[in-house]
Amino acid sequence: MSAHRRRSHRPALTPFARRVLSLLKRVPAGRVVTYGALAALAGRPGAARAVGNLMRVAPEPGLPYHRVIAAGGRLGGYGGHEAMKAALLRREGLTVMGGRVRGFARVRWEG
DNA sequence: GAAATGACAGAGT
DNA sequence: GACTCTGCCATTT
Repeated sequence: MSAHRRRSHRPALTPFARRVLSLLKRVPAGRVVTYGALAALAGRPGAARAVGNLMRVAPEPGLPYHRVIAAGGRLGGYGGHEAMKAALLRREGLTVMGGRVRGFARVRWEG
């Protein structure tokens, strides 16, 4: 196999990563989705942690990474800037208190 | 290819 | 309800 397609010097996304990112694009403002749910929707239930890693790397710009939160409505991480994550979510109309998204069950994106 | 990594989840204290 | 511990997974080293 030769080195065709030398479009970029960046590594290509894995199929799993592409599925997750593709799903994330569909999460509307004012709604949130959990790491675990994204993993499951991507066809890899149980890979919540792997999704977290992907969010940490955030390969593709312009995606609503702040809408991905932890189970039970907990905020989860944001590269050490959780306050910013909360601010972004509030800007979209959500209420964040004590590291939790209020009414999580009602704003959660199901796919 | 084994070991390490970490924006998780769930059960147990 | 806050904390701790254990299991899980894709990716990277």
